[in-house]
Amino acid sequence: MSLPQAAARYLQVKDFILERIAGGSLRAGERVPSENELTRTLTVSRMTANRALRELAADGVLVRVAGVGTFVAEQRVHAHPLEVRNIADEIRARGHEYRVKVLALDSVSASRELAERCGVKPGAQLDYSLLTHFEDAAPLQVEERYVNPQVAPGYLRNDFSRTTPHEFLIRVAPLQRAEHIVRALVPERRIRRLLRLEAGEACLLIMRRTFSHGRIASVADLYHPGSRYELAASCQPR
Amino acid sequence: MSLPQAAARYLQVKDFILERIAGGSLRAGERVPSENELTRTLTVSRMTANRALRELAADGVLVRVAGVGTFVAEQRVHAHPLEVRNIADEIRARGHEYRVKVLALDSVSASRELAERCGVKPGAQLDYSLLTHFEDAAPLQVEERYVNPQVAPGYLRNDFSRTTPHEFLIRVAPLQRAEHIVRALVPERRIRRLLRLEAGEACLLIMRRTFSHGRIASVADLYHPGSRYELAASCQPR
DNA sequence: CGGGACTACTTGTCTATACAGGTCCAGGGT
DNA sequence: ACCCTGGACCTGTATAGACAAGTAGTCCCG
Repeated sequence: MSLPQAAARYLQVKDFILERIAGGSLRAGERVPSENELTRTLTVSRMTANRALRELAADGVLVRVAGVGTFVAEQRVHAHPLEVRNIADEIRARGHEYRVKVLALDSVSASRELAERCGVKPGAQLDYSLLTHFEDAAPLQVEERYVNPQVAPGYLRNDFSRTTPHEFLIRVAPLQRAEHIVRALVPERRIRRLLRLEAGEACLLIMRRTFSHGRIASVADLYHPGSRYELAASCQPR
Repeated sequence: MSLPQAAARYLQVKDFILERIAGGSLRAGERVPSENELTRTLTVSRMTANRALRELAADGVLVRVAGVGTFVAEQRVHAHPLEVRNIADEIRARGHEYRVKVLALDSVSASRELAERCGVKPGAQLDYSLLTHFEDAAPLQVEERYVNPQVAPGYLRNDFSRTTPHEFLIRVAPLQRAEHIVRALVPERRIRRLLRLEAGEACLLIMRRTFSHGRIASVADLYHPGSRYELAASCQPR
């Protein structure tokens, strides 16, 4: 272990653009520097600038038009898409009492696997929380969450008895996109005990990644008791 | 407007790999040709081969290990729950063989509970089917479906080895809306055996109702093995 | 027999250069 | 007034060459 390896240059170029978008000096629809301009101002080859812009375009952060230029994509920022809901609101909407128990709250160093999921470099600091959300007396969700402090700073300073992680995140990091993977499993013992499940009971795991400013703001594993929770979705074909 | 523009070479390389995966000559976990081998056999530059493999890795098709090689990723099954898709297409898109087994096909009289779910009067006739969909040799979905013949007539006359229920329904009853409820459970014995699950294994149940002409066309319970199936959803708020 | 150096091969990155094709605008000819 | 033609600039792709770093096997030396 020594000198922190300098990040790849194409990653530096991506960060250069992303920081300008996050900082507000590049707004949706505005033009970003062309490959040739980046070549000059950042002293990289055009191929390197090309790769940075191409990957950002593949991620939906930028839009490129041959012969014209590269522009910041219109990000539809929406406080509350149907699929990403606040569990406290859900519970209260059913007329029940919402309560949360904070089991862990910490800053951790990302393992390689975690770093990959969160889109950061291995070893980067991430805010970590482990909460159980209760509906009346029964646990309804175990939420294990990692937050990128670069994208959503101040996560650990929250009082989660008053603000849910979800509320904090939509305030600090406007939600651009969310990815979900849903899985059914019989959980390990730790989760089973937190959800107070019988041995052999199934649980529903929702793995969620939320994006803000083209970067991953937060990664969460949400465990629900299979017997008391279901996911509803309604869709209309376009 | 003719002369089919030759596809970009890096796309040709991607196709070369994808075809070999689809065709079965490259299986999960197996090694794919190195960049240098592709350079020789396909007469492209290493950068072009690199781009092809890198993009396939970004898509999750391949896994690359520096110093070792590039391998076909273990594909975890993915689907988009918010879209209603055809499971046969999904399986074939992964380059696997699709097969279906018809376990029951009948006309039944709706119980009170079923009638409520289907939006018909108790005692009304409903078409019923029970199918198992296979990916190669492994069952991927048990589909238990009730169809309202008033909305989608002729369901029972289908040859389901050639037309999936989904294909029939979208042809006969234009899809207007779909409702999904997703649940995790350890299934009853009947489902467990059809999915060839171990005792105590979890499965993912998707209960789907599709609407056509403002009426419920079909109600389906779709059971998937929890160990081999997951739902993926990406949502962009609009 | 064990360990370390060496080697061959891999991915990962970076650069300079090249050409093709799209877009836009200005300027000149009709 | 209209067209259309060049040039400037953009993205998109392709190549050859280079160096770094990771991995695994071999082979030699102690």
